[in-house]
Amino acid sequence: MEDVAERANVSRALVSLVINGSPKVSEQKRRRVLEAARALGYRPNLMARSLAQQRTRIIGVLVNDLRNPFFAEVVEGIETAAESDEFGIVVLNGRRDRSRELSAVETLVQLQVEGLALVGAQLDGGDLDEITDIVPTVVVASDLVGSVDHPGVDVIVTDGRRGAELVVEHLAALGHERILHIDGAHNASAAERRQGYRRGMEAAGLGGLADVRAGGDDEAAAFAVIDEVLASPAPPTAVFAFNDLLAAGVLDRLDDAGVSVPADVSLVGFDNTFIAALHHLALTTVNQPRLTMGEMAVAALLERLNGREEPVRHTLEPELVVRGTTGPPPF
Amino acid sequence: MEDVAERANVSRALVSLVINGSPKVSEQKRRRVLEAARALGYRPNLMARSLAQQRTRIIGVLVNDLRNPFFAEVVEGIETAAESDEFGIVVLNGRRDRSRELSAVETLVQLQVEGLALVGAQLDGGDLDEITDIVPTVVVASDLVGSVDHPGVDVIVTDGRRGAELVVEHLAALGHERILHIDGAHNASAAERRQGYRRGMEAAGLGGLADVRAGGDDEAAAFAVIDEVLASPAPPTAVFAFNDLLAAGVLDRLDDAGVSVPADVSLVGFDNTFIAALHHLALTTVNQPRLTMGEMAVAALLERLNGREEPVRHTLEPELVVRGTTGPPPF
DNA sequence: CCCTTTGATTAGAGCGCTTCAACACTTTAT
DNA sequence: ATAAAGTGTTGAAGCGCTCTAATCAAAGGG
Repeated sequence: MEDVAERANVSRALVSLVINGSPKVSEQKRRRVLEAARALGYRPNLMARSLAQQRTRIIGVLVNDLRNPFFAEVVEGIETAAESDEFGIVVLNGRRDRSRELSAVETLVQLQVEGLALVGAQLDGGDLDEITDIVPTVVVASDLVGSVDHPGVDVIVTDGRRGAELVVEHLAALGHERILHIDGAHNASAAERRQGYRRGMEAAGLGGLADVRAGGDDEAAAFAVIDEVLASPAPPTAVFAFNDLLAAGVLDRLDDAGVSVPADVSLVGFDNTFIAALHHLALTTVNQPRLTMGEMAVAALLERLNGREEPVRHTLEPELVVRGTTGPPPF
Repeated sequence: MEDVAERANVSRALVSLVINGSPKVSEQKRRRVLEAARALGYRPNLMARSLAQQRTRIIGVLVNDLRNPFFAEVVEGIETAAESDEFGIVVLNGRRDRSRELSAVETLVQLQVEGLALVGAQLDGGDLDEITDIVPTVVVASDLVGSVDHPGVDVIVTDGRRGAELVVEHLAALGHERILHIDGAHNASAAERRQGYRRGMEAAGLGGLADVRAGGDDEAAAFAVIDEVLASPAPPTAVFAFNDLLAAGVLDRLDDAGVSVPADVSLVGFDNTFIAALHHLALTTVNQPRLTMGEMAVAALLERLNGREEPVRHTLEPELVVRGTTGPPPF
């Protein structure tokens, strides 16, 4: 910057003004500075700028698992929204590991991000205690255990309970009774969907048949469970999986076992990722408005930055998408 | 930091030493400082630190499309490797848009990243002219047009030409002759695979039947092409798609049209993403060692940082993965 | 013709940290 | 006892930028 100033015969301060597009610079000098900058290949140092300006215009994003297309799309929503508000984003990947999530959050805070979006994070309220009064935080696509105590956290979720209920209603209406739920284990939104499933079963008069087994969040987690239930005396006629990835794993395993879907067993996923839409899977699933969620997350953060104090919680409506993996039970 | 120093009755310099784990600090003061830091909830400012230290320990990653699981996995490879070398990564998403890629690179450079990994980027040599002598750059999973001129750029690729040849060989061996290639359009690795396809066709004595049509990099791009070729007088008996996502789109469209795979038409993808492995698709495809690619990318950058001057190019071997979407042509 | 106003430019302090040279002690060698 | 060497600690400069307040130049008003 020094060099640019010298070459253009102006002060460093003026270079700064030009770079930041201040209106109070004469056309002549502006041109001189820009030319000098180009000639020298000058690039402002973002670190120095942020330090001096005491702001970064960066939103930190922590995402549970980048390989899951669902999260990737939420992140795209966030990025799009942030971009239009002149914010950048820094994405860190928790890779389904809570301790990594914790250190990622720490890194983001130290990076001085102005807002924190936790996408599908497994962290709980306690983990965020100190964080939230340093930086506005929004939890997206997963609910925070103990968020009740957290006036500093906004939440953007699809109503997982309702989504699960929709699934059970649909299956029950088709005549299914032994409906198994393979849950998301430690996954943050698992509890909610589990609860919805249970309520749905109760409501359908199938409370006694409710059966929840520990799954996970990807295909592999499904295998053991499927092997187990297929060997049981009264295997389920329908399976409701925690998410599409898990459902895909279930589908594979059922296939291996020669069980046909939906003739023998019906199957439902969650998230409505593009995988579910593939004709060869044609997975019945529950849609979450990913892009909208991302946008709302950014909006919530910006409101906080503009002074809002009270927490906000947006619960979006899930939508059942019926495709080819659900049908009436056999005989 | 000032506050911490005061509370611990030491100088700011000493606090810095403690935070950075310097060995030449007495146990007593170290404890005092750490306690003061904890009590005050002190968090070092990464921006300030980087500025003072003149290094960031950050590798910038530009990725073509986060929604494509292939890229997501390469990024995971990069992240893992970077982590073990005490580097952080910042991921920016080009979203299949070249101008966005360009500005993302600019952002990363201004962020003072110490290395730049371009994953599947569409940028060409010219775009990187200024960049490469500022920051070590490695191009991953796509080849740089005009990289010959770029002694500042390392390249980590799977041999796309060879991969495409393997595909054609496989299909030709099954008896196919009218093999269509739907390419990746502007996608960076498209040219190479196209070339491999052409060579493969020549080698199989099918040069006259070579047919390449412009595709893209996701499902949607496939639709128009499929409609078109199905309506032609002599439709292909095999389709080789640029990547798995595209292949999935082809599969869907063939399905719509009542064409069965592989009985009527054989289909091959590229990348061997988890999608291809789903039993209901069982897509024959070409594997690329994603994690390895990510790791090698980081290794290349570190070598540069350690003074290597000559460019390096690692070409990994692709591997044909035969699944259920390929078989002999009809009659 | 001097004083005020307006507009363009600049000096310099400060952002939160690191680091080097200097300093105050201890310890060891002589 | 004293010099030399080693430990632990600190003051202060500096990283590349921004931004306030001060300065300067030109223009307008009386």
